[in-house]
Amino acid sequence: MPAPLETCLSDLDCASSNSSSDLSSFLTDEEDCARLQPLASTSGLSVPARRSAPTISNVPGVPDEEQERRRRRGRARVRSEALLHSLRRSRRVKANDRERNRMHNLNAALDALRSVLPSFPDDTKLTKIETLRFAYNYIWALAETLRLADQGLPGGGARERLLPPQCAPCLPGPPSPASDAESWGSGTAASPCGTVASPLSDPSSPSASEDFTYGPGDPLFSFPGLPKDLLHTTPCFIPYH
DNA sequence: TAGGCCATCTGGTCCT
DNA sequence: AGGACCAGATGGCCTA
Repeated sequence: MPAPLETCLSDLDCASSNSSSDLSSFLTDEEDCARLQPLASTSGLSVPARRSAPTISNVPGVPDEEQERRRRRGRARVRSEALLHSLRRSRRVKANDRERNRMHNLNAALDALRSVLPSFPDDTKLTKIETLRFAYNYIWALAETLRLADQGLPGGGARERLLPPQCAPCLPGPPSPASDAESWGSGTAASPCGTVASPLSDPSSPSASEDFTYGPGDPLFSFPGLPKDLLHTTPCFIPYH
């Protein structure tokens, strides 16, 4: 929704010379109003009715015509600056609105992602970055489970044992102690993803790299039906700052 | 009170 | 030209 004209003009620098922030401060004759109407209408602004021109005392020694020309030039410049500023302001307000909407959509998508991830027993809401890291690991773990199942390796029964994502509680225990997290390079116990130096590589062979700094006790690191030793090598490729 | 997380605003850049 | 996307700045709220 476009901001009202008053809002658009409220912070005009050039409006400071006028006591009013109303655009009508700059409109002094029918000609001006007529010229500004189409411009303003395209930007959703409204041009108020003209107001009478201010009374200006004569400057001695300068012809009346020249004084009038100067006054008109000055008013025209102020008007154009004000309109330009208000148009820019109007576009900014619209851009802000779109950006807000875009971020809301992004958050809705994150909420949708949270809803299909295993949830904590105490219903702790994952932060944005935790959600992304957790989702990454969860997908990797599921894929690895299917791979093991297809190979008939230990943990292969996990395909059948896997619970639906919403089947909380499936994440064991509180976050690991700080010492545990630190030993794995995590920033904090509650933020289990550590610094990742490697670019995304083949997720099927993550355990070889020392750069994957996840700890076995991390709550975002455990999934139902998966062998522990497998999960302990789950990578997090999302950089942690 | 410091730090983390978040929402919002903003200007720049890229794309259609 | 206008919209989408992005990153930096800022301020509010919450928690340890």
